[in-house]
Amino acid sequence: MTTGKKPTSIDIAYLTGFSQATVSRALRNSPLVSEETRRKVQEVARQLNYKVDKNASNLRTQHSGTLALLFFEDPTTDDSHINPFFVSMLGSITRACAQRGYDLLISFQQASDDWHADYADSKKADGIILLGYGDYVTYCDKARKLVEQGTHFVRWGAVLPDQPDTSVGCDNYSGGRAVAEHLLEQGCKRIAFLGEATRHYPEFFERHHGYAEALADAGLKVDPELQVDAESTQESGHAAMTALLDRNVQFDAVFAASDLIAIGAMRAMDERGLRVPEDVAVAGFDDVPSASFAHPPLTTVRQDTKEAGSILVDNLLHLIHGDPVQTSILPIKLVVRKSSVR
Amino acid sequence: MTTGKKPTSIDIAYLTGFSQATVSRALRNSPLVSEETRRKVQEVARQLNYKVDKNASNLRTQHSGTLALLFFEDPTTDDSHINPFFVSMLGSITRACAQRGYDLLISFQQASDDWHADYADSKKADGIILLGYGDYVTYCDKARKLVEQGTHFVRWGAVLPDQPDTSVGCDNYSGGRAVAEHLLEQGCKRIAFLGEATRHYPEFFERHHGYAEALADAGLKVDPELQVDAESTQESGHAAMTALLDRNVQFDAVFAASDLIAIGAMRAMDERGLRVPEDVAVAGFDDVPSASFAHPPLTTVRQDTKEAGSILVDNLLHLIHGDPVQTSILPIKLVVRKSSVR
DNA sequence: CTGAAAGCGCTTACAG
DNA sequence: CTGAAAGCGCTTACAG
Repeated sequence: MTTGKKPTSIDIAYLTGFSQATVSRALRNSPLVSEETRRKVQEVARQLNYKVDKNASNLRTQHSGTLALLFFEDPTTDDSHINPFFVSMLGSITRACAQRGYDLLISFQQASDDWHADYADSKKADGIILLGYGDYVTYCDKARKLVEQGTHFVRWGAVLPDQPDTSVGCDNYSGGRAVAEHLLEQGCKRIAFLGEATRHYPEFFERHHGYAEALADAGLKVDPELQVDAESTQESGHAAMTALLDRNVQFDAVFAASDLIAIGAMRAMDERGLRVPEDVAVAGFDDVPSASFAHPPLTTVRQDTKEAGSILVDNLLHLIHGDPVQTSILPIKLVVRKSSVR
Repeated sequence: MTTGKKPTSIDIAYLTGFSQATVSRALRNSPLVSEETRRKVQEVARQLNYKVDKNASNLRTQHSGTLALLFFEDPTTDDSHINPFFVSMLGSITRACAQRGYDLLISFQQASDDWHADYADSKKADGIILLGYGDYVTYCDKARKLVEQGTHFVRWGAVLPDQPDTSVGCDNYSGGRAVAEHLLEQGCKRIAFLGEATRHYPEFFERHHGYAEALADAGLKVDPELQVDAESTQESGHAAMTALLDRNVQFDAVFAASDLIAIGAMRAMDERGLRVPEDVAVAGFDDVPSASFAHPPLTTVRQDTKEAGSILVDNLLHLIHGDPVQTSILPIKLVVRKSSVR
């Protein structure tokens, strides 16, 4: 470009001698345009480094070709400690969007605040993906409002019978069950559970549910003394384990509701001189990258984030296009490593 | 909303009895509008859940209130292994954008491909931030093209005398120097360097430069036998250390050009029965979250990602507004942990 | 196959 | 302080 202004389709029309309408058609590969015309127009467009003005075309077509990712985070975490599981999801969502020709807006939010979720209302995005929504009960009110407004959105998280929204989640129940069965097979009898297992955190709740039923099937009962609330951070896992040790109850295994909790708990045990897995077998959930680098490497449940990202985006696009969507539950896979093998 | 259509400023004009122009002014808090009018208009807007159509306002005002983050990654990495240093940068850039009222588009790119950098040309973004551009020499050609086109962009990376673009980087030279001086203080004499130190990777090159001058000042010479190329992944660090060990040269310390390289190298040493720091002192660069959780915890150089994100965004906004920008070099901080202390 | 025209929903001089 | 009008740069019926 020699001038400071960006070229428009009118410039190309002038240069090629066609009307602006024909230029527009040629650029969009409309079949209404002759091969020859298309060629000429596209050639000039290339020379000028012309790009269609998305604001104009979006305004005209009434869709933006963009999705928004609302990423909720714990207010206490700092920049450098974004939950690695969500990082992995972010990667797969970004890729899934790119493959489908959509751009991705991202926004970090505090789950407690009012969300900045007007990307759809302001037409910046055609739909929204929610990741890590915090307290489910609080979330539900907000979700209902979004549904009322006709906002298209999908959530990563537990799939529940009465949910107001569309979600994609992994099979948390089976994951919890698989972990507990594995620990039982290792000969563990007193399996602690670290994580808040209430309807406020339905993923953890379902994992706990699977764990509880596996224990029941083995003729064991769930001892409330062996459960400590924790949210998904190392710090919280460390604190939960410390609290558990201070209770002076016996346990031979720990099922942490997430890998971060497990890693924090292992650090706390290390500080108290407990050996993993000799004294206590440990398992987590998520299979974040650091699980395999933990000492010892951590047994965990893998969620297929690549598949998850694809399905989230596909489901959102279905919603946007008014097609039926089915809520999806993805299979999980138990990954056994040293932390739980005696 | 009872109808399926989103409300427009015309709907509000109709409901309030004002003209559409006045509605627009009232919504934008123009001082030209009376307090009373503003109140009425904004009240109706709230009731309708009206949001200004960004496509229309962006088209009219000719800017988008959006920045784009091009995130280059090694083609070999998978979703779950995004470089944690860049994750930290992503967090701080996202926050910096939000604070300044900008939205952020993100896009993952292969450094080798032609970039999808037309966010600015298509008016989807006012400017672009580049993170992890791969080979600097290859990058320069592309950067020059962007500059020619008048695209506003900033790069995170080395600040070099002849660079075509605007960048923000940390003081890699001082960082390398600080690490080497620290290792020398620990009594190390044969300090290996892991990382490709050429003009293709100027950050590593500068770190190596600081290291080399510190050695020279101590009367030691840089032994090429003690340098192995590596890119910033654990796998590459593992391979580089393996190659170094296969050379059968003596060394008592390793300066890895990044933490990921260091962590991979420590794993390789562990496999060969070498103890850190007793047999070999180790230091990395970046202070990624896993550096403090490594075994042993890793001595490294911290870059202030929070500050970096702010400055990147500020510099880009200056560029966009036509204000002068100065290329910024951020101070670094040596973080000494067990891996290097004997 | 092509062109003239309307219109997407705003913002902002211009006039009063 | 308010309104009528123009115009941002496209896409797409409509007419030929």
